[in-house]
Amino acid sequence: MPVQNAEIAEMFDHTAELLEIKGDNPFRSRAYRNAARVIERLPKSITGLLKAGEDLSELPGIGKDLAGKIAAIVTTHKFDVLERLKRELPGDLGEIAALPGLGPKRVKLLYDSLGVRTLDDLRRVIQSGRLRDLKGFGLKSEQKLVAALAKPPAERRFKLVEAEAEAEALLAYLRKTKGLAEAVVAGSFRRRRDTVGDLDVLAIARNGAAVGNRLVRYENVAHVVAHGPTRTTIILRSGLQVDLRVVPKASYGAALMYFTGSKAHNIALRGLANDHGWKLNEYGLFDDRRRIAGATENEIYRKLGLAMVPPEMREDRGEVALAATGDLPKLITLGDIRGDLHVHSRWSDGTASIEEMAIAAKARGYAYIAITDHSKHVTIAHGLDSAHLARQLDEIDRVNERLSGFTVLKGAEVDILADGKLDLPDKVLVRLDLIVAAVHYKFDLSRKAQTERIIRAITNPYVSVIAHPTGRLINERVPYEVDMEEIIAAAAEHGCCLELNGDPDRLDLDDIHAHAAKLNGVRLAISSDAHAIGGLGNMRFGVDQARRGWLEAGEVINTRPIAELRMLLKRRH
DNA sequence: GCCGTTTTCGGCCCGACTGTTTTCAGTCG
Repeated sequence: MPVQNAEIAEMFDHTAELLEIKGDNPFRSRAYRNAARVIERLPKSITGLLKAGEDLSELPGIGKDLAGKIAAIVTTHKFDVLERLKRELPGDLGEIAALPGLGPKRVKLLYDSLGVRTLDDLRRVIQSGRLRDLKGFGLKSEQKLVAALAKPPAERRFKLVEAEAEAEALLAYLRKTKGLAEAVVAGSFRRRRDTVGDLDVLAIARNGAAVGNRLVRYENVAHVVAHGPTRTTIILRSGLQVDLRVVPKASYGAALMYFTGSKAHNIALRGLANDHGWKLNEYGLFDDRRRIAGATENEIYRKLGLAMVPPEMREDRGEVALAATGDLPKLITLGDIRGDLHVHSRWSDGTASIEEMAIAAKARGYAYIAITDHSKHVTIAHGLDSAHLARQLDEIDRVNERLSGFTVLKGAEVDILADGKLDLPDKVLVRLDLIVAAVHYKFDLSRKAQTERIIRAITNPYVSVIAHPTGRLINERVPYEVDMEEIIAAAAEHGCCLELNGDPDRLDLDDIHAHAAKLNGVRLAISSDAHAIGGLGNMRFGVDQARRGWLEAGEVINTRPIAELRMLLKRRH
């Protein structure tokens, strides 16, 4: 089993953590963390890159030294630096450092003076009263730790759609604050990440304390973590953390940028400001003490010699360099979408008729949809057999006769059987405009078998799109084991599209894989997978993730007019 | 440990809040 990128990233993160606790050069541990981020989001496997003879030190944040260390890890499956650190600092210090209020310095102090190596050690020194006598610790620290040890915070990120519901209610409440000019959610929410760790709320008001005071009185607050004049942190009953920051109007752009992040993007911009001899913080861009920009994001980017970077791209994945040369991609927007290619009806497990779905799609400004009900293998969803599907095609003809300026395409979401064959015979498939193929069972095949299974479907000339290619359900089901690099390569070779499923529980492909598909010339279909009229609205989540993958309209097939789309689909069979 | 139009050394983003202290270090984002 070759070493996965995520394993190398994990080793580097762990190394960084132990280096911090040890008190090593902080920039060295930052280098490990940076490298971990670079490796983790790499669209290709490190093992594959090495096999192809690529020079890893070409990657940003990875120099000669780390390149050598990575090569050694791939060979030995071990990282000697980390092994040494673990021997030097035994126990589970990472677990201790994860507790609120405990960082590397205090973990080291606990380790050196009280011999705390595990959570149980920590419990013991609290019980014996030795903790509160330690310099820098007191009653408050002790109480905080007792609470945290009793009920470890659920380390979970919220689906974007869940965060949206919380955000809307909270903003509506905060906007009633007297003297508040603006309140928005920044952070990963604004960058439209598929999951959100906390809500970063930015407000403009003369009297910052008034907004914070209102926030702590919000009915859904479970716990106030911190509460100052310009910054307040609370935990909602749902467990979602909210960080509120209030700034004056002149700083709005700078604060929005700062609070939108990502942290890595901010650090890159601050470095650029430094190059000019300026300073960038959440209050503005400063030449000495004079603010030279700050009211809008646009003006700050411009001063730094950059084009405005869309929030979805602010991940320090090369966007700063592109913004400097004016080569940012023109990201796809919801308005570019002309149709939806994965839609269910009452014929299988949907709740609306074909005509109702078509009319709702037309009302959204679309020119077409494809009805893609399940095939027979998915019995739980009342999948269609050949005869049933044939009757559905007649029904689609009738609906098309009644509609003007709109087309219902004949499709099916056909099951990919365990051996990679399709669940419906070719003589039926040939009558369809498009086939979306998907895995719905036997998620536990080996990586090799699962990859071969899907590639077999890709090579089938009738298959236009592979639906939700990794099968993940966010926070519920991990992706099945599959070699996405090989799948993308096969899709590129056979001209098969991959789906970016906009169902907020799926968002599959994710941003990284969508970007990898783009780099390999694979076209995507962004689809809602709607099972009801309201589900057509999932499209916007799909577009969000496509933007995070740097996709442009031309790389997404359902931005094409119907005639062009038909040409693209026909080319395969 | 990385990086370079300040290039092989000497930098590396910046500020708010807390707790424990009595002027600030540590943590956090």
